[in-house]
Amino acid sequence: MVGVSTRTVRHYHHLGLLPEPERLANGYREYRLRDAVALARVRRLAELGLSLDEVRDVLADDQGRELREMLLELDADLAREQAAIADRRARLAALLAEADLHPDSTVSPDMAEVLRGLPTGSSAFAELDRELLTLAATLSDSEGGAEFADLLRPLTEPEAYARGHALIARLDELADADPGDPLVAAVARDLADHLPDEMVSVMLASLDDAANGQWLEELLRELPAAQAEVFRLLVTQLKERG
Amino acid sequence: MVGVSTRTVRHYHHLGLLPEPERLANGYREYRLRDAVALARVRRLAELGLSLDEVRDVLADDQGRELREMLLELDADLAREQAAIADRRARLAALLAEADLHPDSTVSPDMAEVLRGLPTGSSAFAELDRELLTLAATLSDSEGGAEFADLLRPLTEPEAYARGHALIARLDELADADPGDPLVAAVARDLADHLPDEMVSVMLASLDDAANGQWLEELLRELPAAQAEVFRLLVTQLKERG
DNA sequence: CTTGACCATGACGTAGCGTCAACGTTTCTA
DNA sequence: TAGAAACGTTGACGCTACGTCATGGTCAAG
Repeated sequence: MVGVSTRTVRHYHHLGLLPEPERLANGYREYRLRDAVALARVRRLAELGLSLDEVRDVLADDQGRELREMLLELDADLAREQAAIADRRARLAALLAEADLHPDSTVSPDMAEVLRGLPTGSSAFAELDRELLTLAATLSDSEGGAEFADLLRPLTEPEAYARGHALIARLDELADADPGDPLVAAVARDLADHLPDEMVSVMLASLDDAANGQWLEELLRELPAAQAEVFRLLVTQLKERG
Repeated sequence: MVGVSTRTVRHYHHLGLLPEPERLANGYREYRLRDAVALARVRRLAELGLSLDEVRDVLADDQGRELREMLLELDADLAREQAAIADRRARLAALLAEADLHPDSTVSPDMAEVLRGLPTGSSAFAELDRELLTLAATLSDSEGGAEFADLLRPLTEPEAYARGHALIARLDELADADPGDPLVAAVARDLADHLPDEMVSVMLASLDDAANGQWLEELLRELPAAQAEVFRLLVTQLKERG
């Protein structure tokens, strides 16, 4: 009659949502009309989206005004959920449109162009950069890592990035060098002098936060020793200049 | 960086969504930048609403067109969910509006009026009727029991019900009577002659279906023997008339 | 040496039932 | 009248995506 499984009914018995009916001599439960009525009430509330615990509370408080509160709160929940779904569908649509144009890419079209501009394979530094930029691009349209992505976003601007592009070759030359090599200091000075303003401000802002300072250290461990040393020197110089 | 708990990361390792990184000498996992990149991709897909199994499938099929299918299917799911939520909010709003007018009622306003018209307390038959009508009203704006509610809906029409109202007194007189009492046959004939057309058609339609026939027998068991006998006779007569 | 802050594995809890499993009862059928 | 099929009973595990202990090892600071 009510359209639920026997398992569901027993579950409600177990949770105390529904009183157990009389048993027959053989132990079978015998349901009467009022049980169906009670079950239908439970189902109506449950289908509105109340949890079974909430349903129990409402039924226990038999028609207090608590029902109103819960229903209002529930409506607010549903509204939030609706908004979240709309947001997901929007991002999904964007992702689909993008996939139509660049079926091989996992990031946004302009970002993909930047990545294609990087030297591939032979350059270890470019490899790190590629990963870093991919990470930033991936995080930037998710939810959790928004703050981190904000820090790196200026790096994903095509122009800003193109200006720093030529520096990669100089860094790659240091791949196998010794951290004490005089070239290290030279490249660091060059970087400090010619680095685009956006990148400098991003780095300084990043260093202000203790947690980001940690990340920087971790990132440098991915690089050959001499390259890492370049960045340590660079950081020192930039800090001195303010 | 990515904004998830370590527990989540380990969960992804366990599910095979994310490769386990190298271990340090002490057994600690050492994560590198590419792990963060991989994790970010998992999160992006998961936050779009894919299940973790689906995420694994997508990542395994590395950029096949299967991604498109899944995303389209997912979008359809989300659309359905959106519609479902909208529906629930609509019912919820109706319920809230109704509660404002009649804080003590659990059914729709017109139904509440019908119920108030029934004799209360002293009449066992009215009591059964009240439960039956409440059940129908409760089911009618839920989902599962729609078919059953459709059968009983004509009974909830105020006019139709009011016309049958006077018959209740006659039935109540039989509460303690013997099933063989001559009054039983008399009341049954009276009912057959004066029952509103809507109720007759509902009963006949209901009897056509085997499952509903079952329900009728169950319902009759709720009544005193003489009253139940009245309805059995009534059913026989109505069937003969077609 | 202690204290606290990490890391590791393993296991249980969550919501709302679906789905066996193992066994007794009733009803239909040969 | 016996056996099969179709019910009923209780009990327990499965599912999602992790949160939250429990228990124990590791490491840096006071």
